[in-house]
Amino acid sequence: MSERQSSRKDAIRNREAVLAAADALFSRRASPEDVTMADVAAAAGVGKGTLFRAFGDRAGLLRALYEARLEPIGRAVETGPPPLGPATPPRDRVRALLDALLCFKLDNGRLALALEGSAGGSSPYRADHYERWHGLLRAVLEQIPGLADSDFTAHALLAATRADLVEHLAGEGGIPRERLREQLASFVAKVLAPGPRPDGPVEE
Amino acid sequence: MSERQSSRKDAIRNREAVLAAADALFSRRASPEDVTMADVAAAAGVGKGTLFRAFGDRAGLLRALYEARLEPIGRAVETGPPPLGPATPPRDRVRALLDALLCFKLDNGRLALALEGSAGGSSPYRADHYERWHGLLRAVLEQIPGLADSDFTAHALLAATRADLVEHLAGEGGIPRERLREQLASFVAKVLAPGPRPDGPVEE
DNA sequence: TAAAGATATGGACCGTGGGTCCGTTTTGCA
DNA sequence: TGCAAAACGGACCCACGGTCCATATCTTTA
Repeated sequence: MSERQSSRKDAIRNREAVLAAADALFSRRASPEDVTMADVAAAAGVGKGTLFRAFGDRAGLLRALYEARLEPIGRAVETGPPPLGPATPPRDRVRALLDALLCFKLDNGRLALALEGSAGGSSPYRADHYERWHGLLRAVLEQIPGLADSDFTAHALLAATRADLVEHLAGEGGIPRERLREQLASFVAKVLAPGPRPDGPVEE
Repeated sequence: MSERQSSRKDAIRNREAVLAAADALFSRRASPEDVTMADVAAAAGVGKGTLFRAFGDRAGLLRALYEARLEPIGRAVETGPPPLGPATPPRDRVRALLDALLCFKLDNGRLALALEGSAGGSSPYRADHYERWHGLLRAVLEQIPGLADSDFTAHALLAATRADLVEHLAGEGGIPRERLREQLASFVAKVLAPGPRPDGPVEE
């Protein structure tokens, strides 16, 4: 996808190979923890040194993978049609945003889990992608009149779509995808509901 | 506290020593990850073998510590006066429950972080203490008329008090304790607010 | 109180996995 | 075609969780 203008082409080729191999491994293996860096390197037909030079460390690899997968959604959010794009009324957009995030975690469970779990000391809250989503969500929340604490609210809403929770509910919990989406939607609706006056502007 | 009827008294003494040492270490050191099992053993004046026999593994030690600290709150919830005890009206009790949890994480940040982080493959959602809190919260939510999806709602509310989030907000975020409590309280209030209608439409 | 059996001890030891190092190979440029 | 610069790869390092077992300590019983 992104070429990084690193002059040499073998570097680029290897980077892609690693990305592809890692992607495959993470979706095949049951748990993220039993995909080792050595595994990835071997599967990509590359030495560990190469792998680590390209991505820095385990977290770096995960991050790269994650962002690559998340990128389409990111674009849809920034410059896309409703309900994700910027032309959507705030309430609906928040709903759509969180729904998209939920679906993403449902589809890329293992990977998201690996990333959030690979915290390795530093919380997942310092990650760039988290900051981006939080910032966006907060901005949208701020456009809803009468809704205070948008910063905290954004955090709390995002927390409801954390990978391990989603995995737990969909996996062991056995809650079907659509049911989960409904539940999240209705939770979000409650949070966004206008306090005193009963009206539900759900126009589109 | 709990003696475990393991006949021999040196075992009991050592167990306590380890608990105390670990407790001290986790609150002193910056990050939970740089408290190794060897450290704990050394600080307790005990061999690693002893440590592992007493607690099984790292997660076991963390769990034991966590439960010991959480126990007073647990008792206050089960058989205590309002606002935590069972005599409290549901809405207020939910609020109090989450507030207590938040305060607990604020006070025992490092430890909670260590526990939730020590997932090591299995999500924190399988832990006994999580199930207990979730079960309790769900039960209380169910007493609130017109509030659907109490299972999911309980999860989502608990997610708002996750240790790493709390740590992030209070630590790097620099949000003062009382402000955080207010924000959580107002978030909870929103979720529990009696809607204009018993439940919102879930369009898709 | 002494001996025997049961139980606990502790630290040497092991396997694993992330991350580094550096001699060798590939690439790009002139 | 020659020569740096850049990248390669896998041997190597080390920290850490966890195990093992010869030894020490407790408890029971006679």
